[in-house]
Amino acid sequence: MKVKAPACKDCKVRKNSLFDLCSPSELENLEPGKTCGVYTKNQFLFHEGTMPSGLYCINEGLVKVCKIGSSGNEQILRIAKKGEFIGYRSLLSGTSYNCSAVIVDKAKICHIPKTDFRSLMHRNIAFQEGMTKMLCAILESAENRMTDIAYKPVRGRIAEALLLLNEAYHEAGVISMARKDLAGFVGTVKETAIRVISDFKSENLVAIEKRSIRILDPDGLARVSNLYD
Amino acid sequence: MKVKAPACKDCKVRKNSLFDLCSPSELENLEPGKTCGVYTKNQFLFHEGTMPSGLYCINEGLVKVCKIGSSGNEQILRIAKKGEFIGYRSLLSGTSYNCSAVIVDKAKICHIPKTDFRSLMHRNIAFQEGMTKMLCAILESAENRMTDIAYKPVRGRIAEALLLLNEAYHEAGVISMARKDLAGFVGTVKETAIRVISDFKSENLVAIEKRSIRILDPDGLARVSNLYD
DNA sequence: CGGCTGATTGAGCTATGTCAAGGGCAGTGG
DNA sequence: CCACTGCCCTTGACATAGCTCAATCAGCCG
Repeated sequence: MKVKAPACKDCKVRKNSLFDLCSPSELENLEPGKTCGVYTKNQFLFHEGTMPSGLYCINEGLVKVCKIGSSGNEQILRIAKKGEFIGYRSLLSGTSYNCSAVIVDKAKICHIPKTDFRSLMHRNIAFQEGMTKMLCAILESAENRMTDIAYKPVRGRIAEALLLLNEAYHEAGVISMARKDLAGFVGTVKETAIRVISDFKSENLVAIEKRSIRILDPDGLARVSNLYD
Repeated sequence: MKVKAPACKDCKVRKNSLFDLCSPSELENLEPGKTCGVYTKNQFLFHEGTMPSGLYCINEGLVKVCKIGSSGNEQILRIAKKGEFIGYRSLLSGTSYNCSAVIVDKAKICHIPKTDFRSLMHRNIAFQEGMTKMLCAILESAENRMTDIAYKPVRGRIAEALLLLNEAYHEAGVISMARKDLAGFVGTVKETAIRVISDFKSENLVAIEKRSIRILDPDGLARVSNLYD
């Protein structure tokens, strides 16, 4: 559903985003082309294999960037939250999306057309360098996760993931994510994830509330995560 | 060991590298600061945690970019060959190396000081965009490998890796890589890698010559690799 | 109340990791 | 040139983390 887009210059998540590197007039230039949509849980923002039409910026909510692995398992590449961009990689490389973006929680997301993004990139060096640095950071985290998935046991990966998700769900105070998604995030299956979380519960590291997970002992989880490093 | 650096403009691997996007005069500008070294097997080009002093460009040989995972296992993030750059990510993000680079085969490698690289980036937009696209491509491959390691069985990953390495070892015609490295590349241990390769041998997919691996049936390997997709 | 979706638990299996031993090739020194 | 040494490859036996399949349970909605 389309809604009125908040002006970038007044946007409260701008300080979390690279748009903070832009001047007021540059932000003004984005307004005419910008659109904004409200999405519901499990809705696709875009599908693997399609071509990008522009850049998405999350105003509210959580989005999982994922792809389908062997035997249909879904691997979550990253979880993006408020202020973060989605879909820039294909945009920069000029290729089709190599992954899909799906709404985890109800979300409000702005869209900047490709041409506006391109011209901003050319005009504003700081923004362009910021994009590059972001790309580098994402690459670094992808490489770390690759090594983790290869050699770190599920127990450690789940502990790590919970701590990371705790930030994304900071406002709510609890992590309300489907077990299947949690499993996809650390590269395992639902049942294994459930068992590990259940272990954490009996060790008083977390509590289960309804279906949500509350972190009780971050240090303990960190210790579990680092046990295998 | 330092050796005389070949001039970039006459370099035979330039067409494989992003320097192909540079003008003759831009290449000339690199000459004064450029150095070139010959390295032997297992020598470190740089260590995880140190700061980059410039960009490396492979003139000859193979280099593994790797990091140490849980319980001391080495994960190979990528294998770089002739014409490819190494160490650009930390250079672009201004951070320390988050991985190490180690020579696989005897190699000859040029080094461009950070400042020269920076000024080239600013002066030549095509080169700068080329760097960005390269970063995107590396990120995409890292994400694919993450999903593979998470859900694709070792057998499929080794088949895939052999096909990929076959390109890197194209000249030699055989893949002469230590089993431990091969294992590190697909995220498993030496013994498992050996067993799978030994299976491939009995299925006539590969042949073992001395310690090297010769691909006999690329299509067969591709089928094995895709079996699990 | 019935049906649905997602969480949980159990039982059993298998791929893969671990540990240990042997074998062969390559380089070194006499 | 030969013997020595050490590294790497290879193989076997064994242990187990984590996957699969299947059944049950707990909310939730119409």
